[in-house]
Amino acid sequence: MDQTFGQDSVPVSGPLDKSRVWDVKPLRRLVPVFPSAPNSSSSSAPPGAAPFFCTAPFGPFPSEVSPFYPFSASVGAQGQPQQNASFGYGNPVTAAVPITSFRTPPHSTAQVNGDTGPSRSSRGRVQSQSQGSFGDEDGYCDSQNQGAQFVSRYSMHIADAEVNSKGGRRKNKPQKRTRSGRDINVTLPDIDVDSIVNNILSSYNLMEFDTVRRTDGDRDSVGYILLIFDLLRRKLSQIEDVREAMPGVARRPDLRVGTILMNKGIRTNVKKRIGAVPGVEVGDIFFFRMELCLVGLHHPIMAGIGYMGLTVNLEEESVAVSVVSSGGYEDNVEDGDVLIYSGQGGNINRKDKEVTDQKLERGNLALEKSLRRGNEVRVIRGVKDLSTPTGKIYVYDGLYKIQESWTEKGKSGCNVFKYKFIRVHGQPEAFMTWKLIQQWKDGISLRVGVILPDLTSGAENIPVSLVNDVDDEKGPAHFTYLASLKYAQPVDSLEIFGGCDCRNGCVPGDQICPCIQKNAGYLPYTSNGVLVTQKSLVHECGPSCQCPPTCRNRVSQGGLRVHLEVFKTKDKGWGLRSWDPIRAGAFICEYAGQVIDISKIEELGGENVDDYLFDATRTYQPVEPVPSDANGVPKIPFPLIITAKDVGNVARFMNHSCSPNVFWQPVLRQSDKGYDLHVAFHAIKHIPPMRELTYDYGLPDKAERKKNCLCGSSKCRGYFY
DNA sequence: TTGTATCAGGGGTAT
DNA sequence: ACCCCTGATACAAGT
Repeated sequence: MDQTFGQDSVPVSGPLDKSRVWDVKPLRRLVPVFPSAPNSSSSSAPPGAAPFFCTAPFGPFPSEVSPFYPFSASVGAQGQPQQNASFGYGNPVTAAVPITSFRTPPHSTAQVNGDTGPSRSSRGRVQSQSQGSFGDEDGYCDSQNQGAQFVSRYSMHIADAEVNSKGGRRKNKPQKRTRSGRDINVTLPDIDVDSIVNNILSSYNLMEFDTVRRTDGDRDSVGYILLIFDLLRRKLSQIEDVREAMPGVARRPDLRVGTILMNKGIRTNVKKRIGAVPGVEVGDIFFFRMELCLVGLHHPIMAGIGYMGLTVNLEEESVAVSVVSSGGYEDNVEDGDVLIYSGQGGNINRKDKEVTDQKLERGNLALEKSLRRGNEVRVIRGVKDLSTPTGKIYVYDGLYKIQESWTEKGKSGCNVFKYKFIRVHGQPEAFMTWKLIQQWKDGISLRVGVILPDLTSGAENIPVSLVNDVDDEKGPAHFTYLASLKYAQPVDSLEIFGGCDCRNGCVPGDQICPCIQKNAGYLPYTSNGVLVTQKSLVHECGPSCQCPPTCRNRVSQGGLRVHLEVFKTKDKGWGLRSWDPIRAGAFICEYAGQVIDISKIEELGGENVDDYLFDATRTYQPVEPVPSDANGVPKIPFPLIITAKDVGNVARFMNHSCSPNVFWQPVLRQSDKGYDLHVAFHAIKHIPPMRELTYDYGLPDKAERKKNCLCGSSKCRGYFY
């Protein structure tokens, strides 16, 4: 990571005049770099500057909208299933089945499991199925689901599902037996996690990983696996939201999906190894232990110490290969390059057992051997993060060596092993960057190179820093900050849409809510505001809905959620990155600016190129993993084109990359007056702090001026538009 | 929930 | 008698 922090950091403080416009330089293009403007001082506003313009995130919405061609609300219905389970942009994914049709034909589960070889979980299911009378759900039933209460709830869900699935097949479960042996006539919903997963996986042509990649990963395969994992996990969460604790749906989707992928061999670096893991880079972040497992960074699913047997001179011994320091024990993590790691065992973390001295066995023994042997050990540091449900993010902090070990009395008074880990030199900063950012936020240390602490002057709910620690350029060229999209005229709506009536916010599973119905029956976002899957169109609640701004179906209207900074890149002008980690699917920002007519572009043509165009009508490369039948055509209700040349938000600084980490999602907000189509940016994968945010600018229909691409990706096309 | 250690038993081979 | 492999089982474990 680029960690050049200059010396001339003078924090700009105090309230900024909102009418001020600073003369800064736009460099969204990669090449060529603009020459410096003469009066490029960020702190002095030129006289007669345009007034600062800002719209509140929730409206009022413009009453005038441009007359694009009428949009029929049935885009999804007439075209591909909207709920395609793919991140691939605009891929129709015919093989990806809409969520409402994820239904298992009777006995297909056995088939599926048979394909993938025996495994503990699948064996259990097959067995329970072969018992006959209960059908395949029983493998997942637990006692709590057998009461009459649940029965009635299920029936409700089924009725709802029926409405929603438009004739999708469903099995009838003739009988369900209660614990007391009483038989109840009940129709169970047949949500089968395995078939959901299989449907999605087959749409990717990815039922299994080839052996080579399973043994040794690379960047692509690691990315692939993590993408699939989180996509499936979000999908399961989405279903679980609607059908609480029902059989067949995991209460811990992460474990459930992890198990399935492990059994299917959709994992990599399966063989344990000492040292670096191919495809995983220092600084990579993870949100679940399962992810560490799937990419081969740390094999134990729970335990903190990973070790392997090593035979040297006919003598076999266990050596440690990886440790996770996540706060379960009393580790010392104060120093960024040193880690005092506690040994395992001794019932330190068990409430039901008496604390004892730790023994020199298992992981402790392996660490001891690694100390003697001097082998490198991978260190994954757990970082507190309140924005995640688990409250933890795992940061891969690279290789360490164990310098010494000792025992000491822990808080409980029993002996605890301690191991002193020293970070191997010459690795990119990872955990250190996190500590640094925390210090910037706490005001303990100053971010070097800050030109403006908040270039939005309060237009956003979170400040956006303007930073240059590369050279002495004082900022991008003048523009007016606007937090949202500005329509010149309303887009006429043929359909009268009064909005929903969910006064406390739209609730998953509410089959009456028209907004949820428009999204094929499911809220498009998970409970923490993460987009479940890329869709041809997301229908958000609009101005005429009764739900509050905090409604789960208004994610893109809620403004920024992470602390962004506009920074000067080494060779691509200005760029955008985040101080906060961003998880896959999370909303980042929308593309603000002025909506313009398509004819405007043609006028521009030739010389007067607008470098701040967002053109939704371009052809976009599908986001990886590439589904087999992607055609790259987005499904939007009208040809949206936005210019952020004079007026825009942080999104105008996002550079192009041929291997992007951000994608855009069309979002429709509807009212009785008309339509507002917005462009929302979401993370493709987990993005560590300070990594540049990029998206694919797409390919225009007509030849426009090409620019040389400097994204540096192995898949770089060499140019972009 | 999984990974790991441990043990019992079967089958093969060497002494 | 011994080794190696396999399956069963118990149990620990920084979810």
